[in-house]
Amino acid sequence: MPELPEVETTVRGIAPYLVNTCFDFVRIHHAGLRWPIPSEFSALLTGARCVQVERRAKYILIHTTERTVLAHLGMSGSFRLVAPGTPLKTHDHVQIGLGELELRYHDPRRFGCMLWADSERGQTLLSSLGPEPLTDAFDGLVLYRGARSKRIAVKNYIMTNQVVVGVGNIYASESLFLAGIRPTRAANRISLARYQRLSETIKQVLRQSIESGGTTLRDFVNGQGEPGYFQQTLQVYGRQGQACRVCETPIQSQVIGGRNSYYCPQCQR
DNA sequence: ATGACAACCTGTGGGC
DNA sequence: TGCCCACAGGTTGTCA
Repeated sequence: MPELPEVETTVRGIAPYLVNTCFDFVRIHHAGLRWPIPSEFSALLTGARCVQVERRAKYILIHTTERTVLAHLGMSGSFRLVAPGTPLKTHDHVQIGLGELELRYHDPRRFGCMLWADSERGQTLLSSLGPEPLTDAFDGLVLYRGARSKRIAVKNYIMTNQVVVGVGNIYASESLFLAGIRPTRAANRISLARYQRLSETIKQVLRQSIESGGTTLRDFVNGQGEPGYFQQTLQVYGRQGQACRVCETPIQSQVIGGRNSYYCPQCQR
């Protein structure tokens, strides 16, 4: 489900309702996620006041007066704000009381996680992350320099979190299309100039998607349960066999690194 | 160090 | 309708 724009949309959606609000109760219904939710989670967060909510890569950091929570949405996770008394749904793992509202963490596939940010696991996860794509710390030179010894396909390269965070399967295909680079091209066979272009299209695609409220595939919803609208703007993702929006050549799909990838064989070299 | 790939799960959609 | 299979937005860990 979520790539960086969806996580950002979620953070923006829930932050105004969390910050400066106390957690009246914290209930764990299913601790089983990628790693178990810590057993003392409920006890330590109950009564805490939320201080700040922020995103780092695809992680959501919920800072409170007691501890900081590190959450990830995996492939199918979501946070929803609902009215108290709303019936629980299957796969609602966590319920947090916010007075007039309730925050619920829902994750059918359980690839997500909720951990203490300062735990050993949490620190390991955060410390291995590359630069944020929407900051000046990320540019074409970062991509070019990091690629010198990498023979992997450029699509896999830009999806590597140590290189740059937040470029998932959809936006990898989209940004490579806009940069005119074939996703199978070896990472170390791309010029600095082309990487500069690619870093720009990555920023462009992520920014535009955030502005549109994220991409809706199947069931993505933001904190208010609303879908995103970026899907209407997708150039290649999921469009195999359909005409390229630029040159009308049929879009091709190919599995690269185990993930389906989409490109225009005419526009991308 | 690099890279390929299995693994973790459930839900959904397509084909028959 | 119903069944079975393929596949899905992510990331880690293992092995060659």
